[in-house]
Amino acid sequence: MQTRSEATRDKLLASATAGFAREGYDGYSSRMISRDAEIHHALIVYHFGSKLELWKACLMRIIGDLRSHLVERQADAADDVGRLRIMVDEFIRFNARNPAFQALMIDAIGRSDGRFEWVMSTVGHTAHENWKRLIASAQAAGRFVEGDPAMLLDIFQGAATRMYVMAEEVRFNTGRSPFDADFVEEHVQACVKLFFRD
Amino acid sequence: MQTRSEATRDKLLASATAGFAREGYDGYSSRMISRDAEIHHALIVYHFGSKLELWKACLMRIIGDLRSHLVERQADAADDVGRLRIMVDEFIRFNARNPAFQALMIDAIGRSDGRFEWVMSTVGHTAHENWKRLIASAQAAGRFVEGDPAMLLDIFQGAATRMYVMAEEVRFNTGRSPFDADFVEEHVQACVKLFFRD
DNA sequence: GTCTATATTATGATAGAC
DNA sequence: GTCTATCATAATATAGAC
Repeated sequence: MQTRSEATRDKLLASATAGFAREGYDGYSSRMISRDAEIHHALIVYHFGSKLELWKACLMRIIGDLRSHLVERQADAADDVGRLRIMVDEFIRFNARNPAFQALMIDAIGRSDGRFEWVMSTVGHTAHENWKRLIASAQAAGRFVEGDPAMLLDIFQGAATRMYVMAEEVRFNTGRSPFDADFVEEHVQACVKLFFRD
Repeated sequence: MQTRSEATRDKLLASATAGFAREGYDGYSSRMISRDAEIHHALIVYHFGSKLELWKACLMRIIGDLRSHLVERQADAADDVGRLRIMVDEFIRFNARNPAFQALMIDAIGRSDGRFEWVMSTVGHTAHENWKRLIASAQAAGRFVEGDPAMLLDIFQGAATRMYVMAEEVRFNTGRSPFDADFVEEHVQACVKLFFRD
């Protein structure tokens, strides 16, 4: 059973993650946070110490989720090509389910408040190195498009995430919601077809 | 010869565009704007009416630049495949030279201040329709990857722009700056190879 | 753990001198 | 056209009652 404190923290984390993604860190004030979470604004400081620490907790929760999904689904793969195929598939689906992940990262980048530096020093290079290793391995097996793995990874991550960050633009231009199941399915298939070779 | 007013406006536009891209609309205050432009903060209102109108002017200047570059370079093309090839090439290079374009658009999207709705109602569907038409034409000629043109366009725009928006992440992960000439060249080549067929 | 009340600072914008 | 001085409001955070 959950304590009252844990329930408040969870509610705050969930609604603040959506709020930070929607309005940006600077645009999402303590008053808005507390209104959306239906708590008093003084409780943000009580539970997380500051607005900044709340933001960090929101991002870390998503990154933890992404990691555990990736690790869990990797278990099904027989080789590096299979692992990369699953990584590509799950990375797209995860970003479709959690558009806040990219929104929070992009909102932190370039800012002079040190949030991005904190993210980089906390999560480090491991995910990037793992991606590059799998791409190089799949290329050696002739199953992935040729080229510099780091460059292809950046290209893929843009191809995988931009339409969820820019969901409103997609809706305006095409009338479709990128969060619909059939859209995500088409998106995954298109990316696999673009980057993999059989 | 430029009037004093025009010189102040130009200086404000140039430094505010960089500032809005770096700190976001809400994170970039009137005081920061005036400090970076080396003018008094009351002059923002005098020249542009409000901070919001200044932001709109910054974005419209970039969009105008993009359009004129695209139109100018299109003149060299013989057919739709050539036009699309030039669009792809110039779109990537433009975003590498002007990372503020995507930064401003992403910062506006999803916000409850109406900036994105204003952008969409001002620029409309024309650019999107032109891209789709060229992709469909190049596909009919067997020179572009198969699939829904709208989906492929979203995938391409992500592949083309994310690494400039996330330049700090690229630098952290690879040690390379995506703004270096050789990086942009490799990026263009990789995208052409990925999406075009000969 | 949650609230009221308040401190301090910063915000966008305006009025009016020069 | 640019400045000084100031407005009203909103921000994050704190102290202390309950």
